[in-house]
Amino acid sequence: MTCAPQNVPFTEGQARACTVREVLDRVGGKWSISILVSASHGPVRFTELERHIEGISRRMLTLTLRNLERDGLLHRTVHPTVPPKVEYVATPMALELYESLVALTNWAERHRRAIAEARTRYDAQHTG
Amino acid sequence: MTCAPQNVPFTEGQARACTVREVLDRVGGKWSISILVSASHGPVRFTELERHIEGISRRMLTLTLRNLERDGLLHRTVHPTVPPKVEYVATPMALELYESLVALTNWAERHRRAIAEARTRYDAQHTG
DNA sequence: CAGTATCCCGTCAGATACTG
DNA sequence: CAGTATCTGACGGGATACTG
Repeated sequence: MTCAPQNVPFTEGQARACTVREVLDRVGGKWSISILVSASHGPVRFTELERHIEGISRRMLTLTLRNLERDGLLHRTVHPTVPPKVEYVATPMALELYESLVALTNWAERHRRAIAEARTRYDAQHTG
Repeated sequence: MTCAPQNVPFTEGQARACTVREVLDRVGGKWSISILVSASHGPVRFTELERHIEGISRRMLTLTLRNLERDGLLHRTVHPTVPPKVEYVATPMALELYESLVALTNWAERHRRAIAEARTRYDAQHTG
C-alpha cells in the first residue's frame, strides 16, 4: 500500500511522511500498542491480555491480535490441550519497534503540559 | 484524555503504551504528518498545502490544520490583505516531534519487506 | 484565496450472545 | 479457555457546492 501514485515524483519530506504512515497503518489502532507491550516480556495467554488491558473487548482483542500476527509482529502458539491454551509473543521485529518508540514517548512526556495548555488557550479563543 | 481510570494502577509498560497513544491521538490522522512535514521548512499557504499533498480534500485539510493548531503544533498567521493570505508554520514543538520520528521511519524501512512477506504467508495459510 | 456547509459512505469499535 | 457471530452507533474522511 503506497501513499501516492508511484509515477508522481514527491519531495523527500513527503516520502518520509509516507513511511511514517506505513507504521501507523500497523500499530495505529486503538489497542495495538498495549497488546505489543504486554507480549514483549514473554508469552501471554488470551485471557491474560483481556485482564491486563483495561477496557478492551473480546472482539477487538481478537481482531487486533490477528492483524498483528498477520504483519509478523506477533507469534501465536496453540497448545492442543483441554482446555485450549494459546500464547502470543512479540517477534524480534516488534521488539525493535518498541525500542524505536522511546524517542516518541520522550517527546510526549516533554510536551504533555504544553499541548494541554495550547488546547485550553485555543478553546478559550474560539468560544463565542 | 487519559488511557485508563486514574485510580487503577497499571504497569509501567502500559503507562508507556498510554503515552504512545497520546502521540497517536495528535498525529494519527491520515493527513497530519504530511501537513507537519510541509510546514516544517517554513510558512506555507493553504493552497500550497492543497497542491503539495496528493489526494487531500479541502475539507480534511481545513480540519487537520485546525486540530494541529489547537494542539500547538502549527502556528497560523492571517495577513489582512485582499485577496486573503494565511500562512501556517510548524512550531518548535512540532519540529522536535519530526526529529523523534526518525527512529520510527528507520524501523519501517528496515522491515518493510519482512512485513510484506509475513502478510503474504499469513494470507496463503488462511485461505480455505 | 481560504475557507464553510451538506451529504454520504465505509470502517472502527462497543455490546451482547453463542460455541468447539 | 479462546474464541466467533451479529447488531449497532460513532467517527473519519470523500465529493460537491457555496461564500466573505
